Amino acid sequence: MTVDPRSHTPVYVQVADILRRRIESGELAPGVSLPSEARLTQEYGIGREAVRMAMSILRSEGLVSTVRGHGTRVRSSPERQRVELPAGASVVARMPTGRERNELHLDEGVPVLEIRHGKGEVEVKPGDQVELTRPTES
Amino acid sequence: MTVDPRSHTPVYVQVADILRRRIESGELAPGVSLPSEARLTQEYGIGREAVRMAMSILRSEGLVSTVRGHGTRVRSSPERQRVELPAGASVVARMPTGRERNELHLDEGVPVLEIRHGKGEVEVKPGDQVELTRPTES
DNA sequence: CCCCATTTGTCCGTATGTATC
DNA sequence: CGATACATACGGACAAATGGG
Repeated sequence: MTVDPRSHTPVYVQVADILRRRIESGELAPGVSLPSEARLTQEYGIGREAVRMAMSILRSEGLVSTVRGHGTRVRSSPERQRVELPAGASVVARMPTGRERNELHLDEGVPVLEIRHGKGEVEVKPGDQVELTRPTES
Repeated sequence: MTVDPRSHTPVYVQVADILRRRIESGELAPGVSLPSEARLTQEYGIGREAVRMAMSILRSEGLVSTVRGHGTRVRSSPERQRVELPAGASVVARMPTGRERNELHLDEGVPVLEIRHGKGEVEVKPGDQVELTRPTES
């Protein structure tokens, strides 16, 4: 897999796509370190900026986690707690606001579930830790 | 609103925070273009890199959408279609895979709802266009 | 159609800070 | 301690896309 500088899609998006495929295919398994930024710039013949923006995309998708001084690793998907969606409620998925990310201690690239109860009451739950259920009626 | 280079919080985070507030307050309404990168570097007396990283944050939050040669606009949240979550099903929120982003034509920073029906059947819906409901039982 | 101003994309050089090993 | 690697931040330069005239 290689990068085409003349393509209409930005190089940093192409690099993110390539790495995403390598992760989703299992070639880069959870816990495995990605090549360093310097390595990737050489490997694909591109600049730092493109590599770093690609990493930024993958972090924003929750696929990888970067530790300063160490590198970037593939994240493993966490356990999910099953929570019942109350009758009369509805739910939407969206990205958290900055405030919500702090309060819920969310990593980058983790969406939230916004549960809307009856009368304007809204509850926000971390999207990577919750599975909402609607039980079969008894 | 201004930026403090000596703060512990990075300049680009500060810029993202400022722009996010201007968007959420309605000052920058959906469809409106943000100031250009050059404009923002002048306005806040910072480098272009910090500006671009701030934009990257806002894109990853689904707040804005950038087009090369044109600019960055505040995303308008489309109407959400109300869909009933079937009895016995469950749902999780996560970021889409690369394939899903293509097939569903999703922008950066848009999560998906993964609906798990009874026996391993899985359905994926764009998170910015759907509101899942559980009606009150009759 | 071309021309042009604007705007984002990309690369490079440089520098400093911080975290890991 | 040093070597490595990423984070932040500035500057310059050119390429490429957009949109208007």
